[in-house]
Amino acid sequence: MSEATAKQGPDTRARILNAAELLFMTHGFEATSMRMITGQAGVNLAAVNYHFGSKDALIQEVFRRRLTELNRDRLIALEAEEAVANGAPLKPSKIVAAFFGVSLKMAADTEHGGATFMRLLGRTYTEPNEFVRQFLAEEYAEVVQRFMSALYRALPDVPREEILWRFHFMMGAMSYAIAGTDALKLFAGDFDDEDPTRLMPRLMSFLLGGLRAPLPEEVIESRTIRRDAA
Amino acid sequence: MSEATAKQGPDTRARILNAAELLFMTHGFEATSMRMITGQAGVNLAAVNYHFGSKDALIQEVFRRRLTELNRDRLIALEAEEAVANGAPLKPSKIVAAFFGVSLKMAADTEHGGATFMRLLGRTYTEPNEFVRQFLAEEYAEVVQRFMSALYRALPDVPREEILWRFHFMMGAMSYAIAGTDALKLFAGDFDDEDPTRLMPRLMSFLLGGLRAPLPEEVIESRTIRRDAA
DNA sequence: GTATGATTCAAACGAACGTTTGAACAGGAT
DNA sequence: ATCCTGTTCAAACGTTCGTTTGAATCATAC
Repeated sequence: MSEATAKQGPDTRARILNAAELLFMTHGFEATSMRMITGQAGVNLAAVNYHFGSKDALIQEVFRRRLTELNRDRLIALEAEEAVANGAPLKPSKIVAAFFGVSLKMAADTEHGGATFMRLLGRTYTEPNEFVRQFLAEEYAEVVQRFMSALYRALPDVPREEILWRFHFMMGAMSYAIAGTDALKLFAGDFDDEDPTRLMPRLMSFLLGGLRAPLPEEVIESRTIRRDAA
Repeated sequence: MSEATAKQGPDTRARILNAAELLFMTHGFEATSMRMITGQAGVNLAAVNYHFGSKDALIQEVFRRRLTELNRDRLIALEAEEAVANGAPLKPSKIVAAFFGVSLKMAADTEHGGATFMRLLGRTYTEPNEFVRQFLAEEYAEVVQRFMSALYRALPDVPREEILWRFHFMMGAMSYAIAGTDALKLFAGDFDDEDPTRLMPRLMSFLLGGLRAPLPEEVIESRTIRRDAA
C-alpha cells in the first residue's frame, strides 16, 4: 500500500500494463520512464524487463492487449450488420456506426481503462515512432480491409480513392473527439465537460455528413473527362 | 559543408530553428536531442542554450515563429470575406475556407518548411506536454474567438455548443489530412501519394458536409423540449 | 593596435535513462 | 530436507541527456 495506485493484487504483469497505459497517455512514450511505470505499479524496477523484455516490448503489449479486443468487436459488429442485410450492400451509416461505435463504446468505458487507452490510441496514429506504427498497421490490416470492402460496395459510384480519404478524415475527427475536451478547451477556454454519451450521436452526424458530402468538383471533372475519353 | 543539411548561411538562430522543426516533426520533442539538432544545423552544441536559453524555449520559438504568421493570415482571410459581405453574416463555407484554407496553403508550402511545420502542429494539438499546450492556447485565443463568432452568426439556429464540437471535429480531420498519407498507409498499405493540391477540395467537401449535417436527434429533442417549456 | 562586446568552441558537469546482474526468496515436487 | 523453477530485489552497468563553463575567436569602435 506504499505506492499511490498500487493495487493489492499480486499480478505484477497486469499492474505494469495498467500503470504504463495510464502514464503513456498522460506523458507520451518517451517521457514515461521505466522508473515512473514501476513506481506507479508498485513493483521492482527490473520487473518490466523480466516480464516483457524491454520497454519497446511493453509498449507493444499495451497496444496488443486492447487492439485485439477492439478489432474483434469491430468485426463482430460488421458481421452482425451483414447478417441482417442478407447479402445486400450495407448502408454507409451502418458501416460507419459499426466501426466508430465500437471505438466510442470503448472510449466511454472509464471503468476498465478503455477511455485511457482510446485517448492514447488516437494520438498514436500520428505518432512518429516507427516500430509502433508498423505494429499498428499489422494489427489493423484485416479489419480495415473488411470495412473498406463494405464501403466500396455501399458506395459503388464514389471513387475508391475518395472513400479512402474520407475514411482517413473520419479517423481524424474521431481521434480528436476522443482526445476529448482537453483539445477543445485549447480553443475555447470556457468549455464545459458534459455527458459523454452525447458524443456518439454528435460525432456520427458529423461523420455521415462528411462521408455523404458532394464530391469535390475536381474529382467530378476528372471523372467526366475520363468518361468522355473512354 | 561537413554536416548533412548545414546551409552556408551563418545565421545560427535560423539554422537551429529549421533543423529543430524538421527533427521535432520526424521524431517528436522528447526523442529529439540537442545534439541531433545542433548536428543537423551544423552548429556547436552550446549554441541552442546561448541563443534560446533552453530546449523548452527553443520548442516554444519553433511554434511562435510559424503560428504568428499562420494566425495573422487567417485573420486577414476572414476580414477579406467580411469586407465583401459588407456586414451580412458570412456563409459557413467562406468561414471554413478561410480558416482551413490558410492551413492547407501553409501545408502545401514544401519550399519554406511550412509542410513540415503543419504536420508537427497537427500532432501537437493532442500532445500531452503541458507547457506546449498552454502556449498553443494563448497563441490561438484571438483567432479562435473571431472565427467562432463568425460561425455563430452564420448558423444562428445551431446551438453554439454543437458548432464548437463540429469545429473540433474539423480540426481533427484537418490534422489527419495534413499528417498525410503516412497515417493513411497505416490503413491501406498500397496507397499512392499523389498531387497534394487535390487535398484542399477533398477536405473542404468533407468538412462542409460534416458542418452542415443534420443535428443529432438528441440535440433536436432537447431543444424542442426547451422550447416547449419556454 | 587595442579594447570591447558578442559569438563560437571543446570539454566537462551531474542527473536520468534503459538494461543487466547475481543474490535472495517463494512454493511445490521429489 | 533438498532441489528446482519462477519471481523479486537492491545495486550497479554504460550511455545519453540538457546544461554549464571558461577559454578562443570574431567583428567593430576607438
